[in-house]
Amino acid sequence: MILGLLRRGPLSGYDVKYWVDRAIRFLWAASYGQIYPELRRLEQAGLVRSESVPQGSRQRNVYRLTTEGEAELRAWLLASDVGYEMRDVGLLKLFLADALSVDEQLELVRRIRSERQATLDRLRAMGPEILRPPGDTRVLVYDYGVEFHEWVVDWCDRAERRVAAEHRARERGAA
Amino acid sequence: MILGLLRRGPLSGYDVKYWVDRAIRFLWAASYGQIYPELRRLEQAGLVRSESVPQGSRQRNVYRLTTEGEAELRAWLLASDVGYEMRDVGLLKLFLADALSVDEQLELVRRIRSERQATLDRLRAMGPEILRPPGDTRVLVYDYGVEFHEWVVDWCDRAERRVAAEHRARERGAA
DNA sequence: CCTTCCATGTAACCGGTTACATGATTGC
DNA sequence: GCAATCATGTAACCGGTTACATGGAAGG
Repeated sequence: MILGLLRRGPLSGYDVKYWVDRAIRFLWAASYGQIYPELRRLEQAGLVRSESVPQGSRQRNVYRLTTEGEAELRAWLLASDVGYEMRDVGLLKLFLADALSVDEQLELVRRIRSERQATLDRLRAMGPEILRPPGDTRVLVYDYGVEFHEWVVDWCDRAERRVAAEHRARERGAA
Repeated sequence: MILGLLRRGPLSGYDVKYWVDRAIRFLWAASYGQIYPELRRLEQAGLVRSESVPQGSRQRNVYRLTTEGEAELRAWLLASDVGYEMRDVGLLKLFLADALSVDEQLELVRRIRSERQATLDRLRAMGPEILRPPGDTRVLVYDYGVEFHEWVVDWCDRAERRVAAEHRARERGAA
């Protein structure tokens, strides 16, 4: 991921974190505790080169891709792995939610909905910044993020209605 | 998650793995190396009780929820966290795919599509097994899995067309 | 002046995977 | 007889987070 981000031009560790958080947080996360040591490893491996570019007396080290780094990036992009791993606490809770009352279940669905909506809003707000300069596949994946969250929010709305409807059906059955 | 699965009736560590892999693999994963030690910790904490139920001379230890375990489960379900963490190698690669040729980009989108389609097929095939007995919120989340993967497959189809269309547009522009 | 942002890093911790080891049972 | 499935576990490893520490610059 770092090699891929660096391809467009040199970035500092801080920049890497900044762009990851804005553009691809919803599909990949990274912390400083991972980025800074990794940049060093990449430099030791000869895949990136660091360069000190202080802003006044504030230090700043930017990294740029080497020819070897570019080759490594290409090799990784062409490798067959396109898998994903998800850890979705909200949906997991919903799956196990028969231990809750109907009202509590509805509350849970609404909480999931509102969190996803918030993520969607953030993503939309950052769109203009993320997409300058555009870059076709970047726009593509940004749109994926937006559409996906729109879909989830809509699913939550339908799920809420389904839970409520089944509840009413059970009440009628019991009466 | 274990407490939630146990609520419907006693399960062995093997059973837990079996059901996680089938029903919720797409939103939460678990390995034996995590499940067995965790079951012990849960027992030590008094949240589950183990019981030896050998099948012939083949050992089998099933665990059932204690009253404390049920309370703990409810507390967890009601807690506010409904966040998610995603690690999507396919989409990450696509985001960084401007280092690839258009043909290679198309290849990547198709590979993502075919993997997601395979996951969808597996999920559908297991539907009848997963949903017996039904359990409202379990059906709900199963449907989420199916619909989500249908959406992703459709998105891949559209993405492929978009990549191809932009390529043709650039060629016309260059000509 | 004070807050926020820019910027770099580390140490402790932990959740989780991988690989391995073992053995009984079922069904072809 | 053999493969697949049922069943339980552990040790080494590792990817990644959290919390902490430090300090300059910009802007209100």
